[in-house]
Amino acid sequence: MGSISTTTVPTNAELMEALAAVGAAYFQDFAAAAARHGLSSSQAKALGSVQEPVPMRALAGRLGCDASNVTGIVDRLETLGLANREAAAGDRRVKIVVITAEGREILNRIRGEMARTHQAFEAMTDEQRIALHSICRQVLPVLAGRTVAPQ
Amino acid sequence: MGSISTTTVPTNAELMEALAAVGAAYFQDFAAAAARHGLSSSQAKALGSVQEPVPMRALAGRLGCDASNVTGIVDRLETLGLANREAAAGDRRVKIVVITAEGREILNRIRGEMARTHQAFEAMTDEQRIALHSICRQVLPVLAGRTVAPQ
DNA sequence: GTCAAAGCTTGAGTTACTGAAGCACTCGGC
DNA sequence: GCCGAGTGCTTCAGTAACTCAAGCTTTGAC
Repeated sequence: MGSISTTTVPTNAELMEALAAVGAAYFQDFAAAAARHGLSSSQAKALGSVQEPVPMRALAGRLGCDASNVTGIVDRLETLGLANREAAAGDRRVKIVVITAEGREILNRIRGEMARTHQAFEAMTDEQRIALHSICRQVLPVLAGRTVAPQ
Repeated sequence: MGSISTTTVPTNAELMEALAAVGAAYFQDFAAAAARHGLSSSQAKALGSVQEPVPMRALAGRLGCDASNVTGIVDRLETLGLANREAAAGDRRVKIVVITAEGREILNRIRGEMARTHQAFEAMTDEQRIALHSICRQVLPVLAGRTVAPQ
């Protein structure tokens, strides 16, 4: 490892402040891009969570909200033609949310139109990209509550 | 800086996926801690945005939502005794939101209780902390739309 | 003084979200 | 085969978040 040079190690509070600011800005970029396509941020977030088919219950887990809430969100996605409910083979209680081709296209378009996020990426060096990616992957299991079993 | 070793540079899509996952997990940790103190995530986010006094209009800008929305959020914070509206000297149209001592205490308590976030910080080396902090500070102006005029 | 514009609130209407029932289905045991 | 506990989804209140369109007060320029 190289020199830490003159830079001092940031405190937890400083890191938290910086992370929160970046997170909020990223989210606003996301919400704005989604709104341009007539989607609320909840709907767009749900769409991004069903790139592979997911049961309603599991989707609620991913979104961190109550299952009854997901009913309404998926209702609206279905009305818009962006996702469908399919019966699960083997358990007729379960309904599986499946993204449609149109849903996938809109999702890609939204991600492509997050201009500020892309600008931010372009402002980073290769070393920074590698560092950020590796930090994210290392930290995610802890942050998401899967303290053990790192695949 | 040292060697990039075998690690390859992540694509924009990979970075975006990783960032989104970390952002979502961070937000859930935040929302859960706020809920333990009877605050919604919007209320807690607003509370964190008024550490210094802020006019209603500017607060709407920080939260990325309509000004009329802020009226309701601040109403509830005021009912809870966590913030107050004060008249601005010099312009009687403006109302300035000021956090109370109790508000500040609850905010600190929420931040202190974000257990998973703190765990994630503790799992990082000093080099990683420095790198993350520096990347965040560098990227924030771009991501927040202040492309020119740093600080 | 007048008038456009800015800052905040109110009102109507939709979405997001929670908690408590409720219905349909599964699976274990008897 | 049937009964009962448990699971998955929906429905139904009820509240909060959010937007848009008016509305009111104040400001500042002319």
